Amino acid sequence: MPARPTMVDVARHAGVSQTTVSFVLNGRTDVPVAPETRRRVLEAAALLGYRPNRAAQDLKRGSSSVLGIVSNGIASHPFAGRMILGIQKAARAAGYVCMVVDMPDDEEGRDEAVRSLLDRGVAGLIYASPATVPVRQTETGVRVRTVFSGCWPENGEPGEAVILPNDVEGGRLAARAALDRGHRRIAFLGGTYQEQATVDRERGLDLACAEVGMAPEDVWRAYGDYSIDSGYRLARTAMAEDEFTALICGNDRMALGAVLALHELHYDVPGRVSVVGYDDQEELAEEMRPAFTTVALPHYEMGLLAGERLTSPPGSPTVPERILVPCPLVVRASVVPVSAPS
Amino acid sequence: MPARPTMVDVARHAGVSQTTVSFVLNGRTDVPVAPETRRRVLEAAALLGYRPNRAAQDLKRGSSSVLGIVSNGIASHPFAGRMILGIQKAARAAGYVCMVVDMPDDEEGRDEAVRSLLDRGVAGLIYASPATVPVRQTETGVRVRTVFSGCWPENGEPGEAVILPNDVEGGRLAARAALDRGHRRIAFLGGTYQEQATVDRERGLDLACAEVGMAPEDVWRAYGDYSIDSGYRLARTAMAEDEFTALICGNDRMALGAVLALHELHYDVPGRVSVVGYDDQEELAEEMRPAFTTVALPHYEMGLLAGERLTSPPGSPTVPERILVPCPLVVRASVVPVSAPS
DNA sequence: TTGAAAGCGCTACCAG
DNA sequence: CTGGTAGCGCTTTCAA
Repeated sequence: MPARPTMVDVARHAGVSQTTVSFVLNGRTDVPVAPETRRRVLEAAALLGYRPNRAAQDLKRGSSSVLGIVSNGIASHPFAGRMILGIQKAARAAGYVCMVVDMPDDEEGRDEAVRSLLDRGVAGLIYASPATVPVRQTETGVRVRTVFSGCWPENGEPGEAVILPNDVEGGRLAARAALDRGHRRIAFLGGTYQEQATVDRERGLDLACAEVGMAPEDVWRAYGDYSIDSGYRLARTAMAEDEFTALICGNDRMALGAVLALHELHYDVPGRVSVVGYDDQEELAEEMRPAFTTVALPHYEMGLLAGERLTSPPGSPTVPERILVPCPLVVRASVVPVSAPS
Repeated sequence: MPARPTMVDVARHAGVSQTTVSFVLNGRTDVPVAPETRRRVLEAAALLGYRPNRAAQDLKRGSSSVLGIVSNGIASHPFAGRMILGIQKAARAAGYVCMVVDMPDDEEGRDEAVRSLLDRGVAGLIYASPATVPVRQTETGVRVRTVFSGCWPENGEPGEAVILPNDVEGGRLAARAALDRGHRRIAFLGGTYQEQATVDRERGLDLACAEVGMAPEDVWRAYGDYSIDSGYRLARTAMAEDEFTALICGNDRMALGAVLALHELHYDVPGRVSVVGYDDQEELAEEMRPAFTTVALPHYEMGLLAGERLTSPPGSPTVPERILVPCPLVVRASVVPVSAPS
């Protein structure tokens, strides 16, 4: 197995100087190269299977073709992958590649992780999080292009952009999914109390109520922690409280918990009680019985946006942008028109 | 925001040559340096916040401190993250960092993705997959250390190691979870027919049967596709067939589907029917009602092993190793002793 | 139209 | 003990 051929090898093979090889391979139009020479170079390169050493290119150019992703919980979250996939899509299109480090829990480890990225001279940093939370930004001491996807800096500048899901709108859509089908005895099984996502989605609920002329106070509310288990407990509590016909859940996992509880209580879903989820979680929402009517978290798009931002020329936008990505409603089977009161 | 200081800057500040700075900072013991000089260098480095440029180091050394991860479905799979986390853990410990590319579906895109990693001079390649499947290895033309985690090469050499979960043993454990609690009317709701994981887990089931003196043929069997939905359908079919007291499912998602079906059929879980899952899926198995008794897929450990392999000195093992990582049984609430026959 | 030469930031050899 | 010097593989003046 031979070592990788270098530009010098190609030059030697083509009988030209290394400089010329560089010109040809970089397709520089400002430097005229004789067609015959160009052909020879291309041929030699192809023959040897030459591929430029990106590390060397980057070093010389003083710029880099690597994006650094600082991930907050790449593990366990099925979403994290989708966001990284979006980033990669943009990266690949621009000839970039991604380095990923997971944010360790301790502050020191996290700073070190970010620095390890900087030490490799990444072109930019993306703080990526599947949950909408504040993150501590590492003081780098050097200017590096930064964008936040799914999170925002609790300290320091917000970089070039903060990309967040439009959870208010998503919450509104989730509520409307039930409201529009005639449901008025509604319980809101929120996620973790006072977390940004929870607050936003609940605000959307209030908006939706106002839109259909229902008093927001008439919605029963309780909070869990986005786990299946908390959905289960909250649903039991709710149904003991009143004969709700629709449960609006903090996320799909809580919706799943709610379904489990409803089954135990012998309520048919969606026949007797409709359930709306949130997240459109991969391998869950669509596969459920009944399949969840839910709101999709646009992680892929968020990642795409973040990646595009950092791979596009430094450009003009000096004022950090705050981008709210739409969360579309996905209508499936878990919400049906309210049945006539028995 | 100043540019990153280089070694020359440190040297100037300390009033020594750049060479000396290199010696000191690399802590080379073979080259004696006067304590006073060393102190001055260290001081200057600290003052300037100097950090070596890894890209330059790697270029010079001709070796690299980056691991390339070729991920098969980093998206959607909650596991992928755990495996990458394991790889990262090993990587960090050795001063490495990871570049991740997701394997595109088309062959061409995939080869290009792998090459883009090689172009950056990664120290090694890890083909990582959350599902036990064969992958097409890219012909690189150059020798690069490779290990497979959760997959194996369907073409070419198996690299240094192929790391797989011990699904036979896992399947055995899953079956024993039911068998040991007296269950004998058992249905096996397998995953995708003839997929490696399915085959192995079923083999484990046969082993377990033999151990407790039950005829393997006495276990009812059917296959789905590892989705919630298929678990649901298979469970309905099974229960229409016979009065099973335990359902051994292909994975936790199928187990979830089975629970849903059982609820609909008004069978109490686990009171009337026990359910055993597989995967110990994050945010699912533990949060379920009842929490799943399941078998843990050791993705983190597999990643760790893969990472350690590639960050350890080239070493001796020339013969590719086949490593089977144990899948421990996690006992929770979804399996209980069989109730006295009514 | 082509090539010699100077580095990017770093390591490592060898002379002093 | 310390520092000059030669590169790693590449881009980019500047001359020929």
